[in-house]
Amino acid sequence: MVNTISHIHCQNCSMAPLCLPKNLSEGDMARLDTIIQRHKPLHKKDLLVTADAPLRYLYAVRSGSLKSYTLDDHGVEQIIDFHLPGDLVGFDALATGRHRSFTQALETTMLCEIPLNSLDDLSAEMPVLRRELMSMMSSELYTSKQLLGSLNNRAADARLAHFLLGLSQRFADRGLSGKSFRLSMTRADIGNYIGLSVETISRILSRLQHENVLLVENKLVEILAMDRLERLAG
Amino acid sequence: MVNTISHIHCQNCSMAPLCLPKNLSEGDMARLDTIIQRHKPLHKKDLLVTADAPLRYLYAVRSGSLKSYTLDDHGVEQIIDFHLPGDLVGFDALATGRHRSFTQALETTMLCEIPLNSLDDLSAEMPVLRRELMSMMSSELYTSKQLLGSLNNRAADARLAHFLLGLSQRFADRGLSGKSFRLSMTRADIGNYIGLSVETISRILSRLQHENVLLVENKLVEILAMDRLERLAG
DNA sequence: CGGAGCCTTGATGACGTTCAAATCGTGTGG
DNA sequence: CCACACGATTTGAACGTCATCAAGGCTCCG
Repeated sequence: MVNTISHIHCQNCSMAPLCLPKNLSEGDMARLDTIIQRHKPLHKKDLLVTADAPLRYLYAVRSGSLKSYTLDDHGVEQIIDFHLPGDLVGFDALATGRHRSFTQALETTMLCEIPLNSLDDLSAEMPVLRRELMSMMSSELYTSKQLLGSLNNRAADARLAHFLLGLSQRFADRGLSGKSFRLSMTRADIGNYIGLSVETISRILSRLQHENVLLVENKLVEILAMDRLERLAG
Repeated sequence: MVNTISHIHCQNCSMAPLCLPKNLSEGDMARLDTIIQRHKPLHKKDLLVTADAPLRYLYAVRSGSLKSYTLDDHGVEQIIDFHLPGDLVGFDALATGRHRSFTQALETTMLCEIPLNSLDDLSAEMPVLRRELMSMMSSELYTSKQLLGSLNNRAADARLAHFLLGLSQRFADRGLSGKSFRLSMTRADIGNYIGLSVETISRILSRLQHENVLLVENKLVEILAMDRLERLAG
């Protein structure tokens, strides 16, 4: 399952159907491929981008995962996103030309690097690419607003259920199991993201395990009763 | 202060510095202007777009205000956005080509209608317009994610303070008073949006009034102590 | 094998929801 | 123009949920 390091191209990348090139013709994909570079692998806790750093590249996740977060006035971390393979990192920086958040690897992570200037040039010539970029931002926008609504008004177990189902769906989209997966982030990260304390996350996971909705073993989660989890998420 | 109805053009629209044309040259603005149409005025409670309806136009708010919301499985309204003059409505629909939410006028509202096909064509030829579109989406994305973080982990009064400061800033950006403004949405709308009950909104407004941070008279709000409100928002 | 970070579990209390009722404001129709 | 009715807002009281504090156990790596 390991990709050969030597030659990474969109044409043979397993994430292509989810990633920027997903709707491009072969010719267009080849053109996009010429501007894309490899990024050196990140290890757990390595920073990919730092808030305030000038935006030069968008990054596409090839494997692994990352979290994006901001620091509030008191220096407290505030997680705003988790990134999985196929995701693009950097959209929120387009407006100012500088990154607005930190992005850190949660595990060993491989990335592609897309120079922004070249991407802009290409998008003038390739309508499909242009629309794809817009489309990906639009999706992210919708997801983000939806999340705001879904989380704000719901009880703790509904929030966590919603979070797990979201992950499940994203894994399934990537051709992985949506029923059984590994949480690369800590319980504290999850709590920070969905607005609950670590203890509450832990307690709810335990309870859902007791109720045979989930099977939880450390970082590994198996969804035993998808229907009940969905009902919980409301 | 009333705009003449007969001829509305970007070139003489007071919202242009905030809206899509904000960074365009005169020539480019004139080209954009040719594709923009007027939309008939909406009255309070009129729907601008319905979820699932095909996306044909982006809308720019000229005056008035709107709310966007989705309906959850139980038919419960979930507000995801408030739109003020200069805002563009419809970005979240670009991905699917269909609107994903309802958008309803909160008061009498005037809009411009921007046909999506023409906009796409123009953006191929006008790099500045293309980047402006991306930039506006990026801003909205950042705001949305930031909001998620800011709201999720904070106490009720911090949430409301954050909401009021956000509105204040947006009014100020539009050349209106950031200290004294009218809430076109109901308390219930605010509560829905920031995840609190109507009663809590009302109580906190009363308390902030007692503490001389705000002056509240029905829909009218005056910020008396901006610094204390900011400290509250954390 | 040791240690640090991560996770779990229990007890307590504060904050915000919910339920209830009264008042206020707005818009409508007579 | 006024009266009325409905929706919006305010305020009070009781309850429940989740954060916080505290302590112990587990896991993963060096």
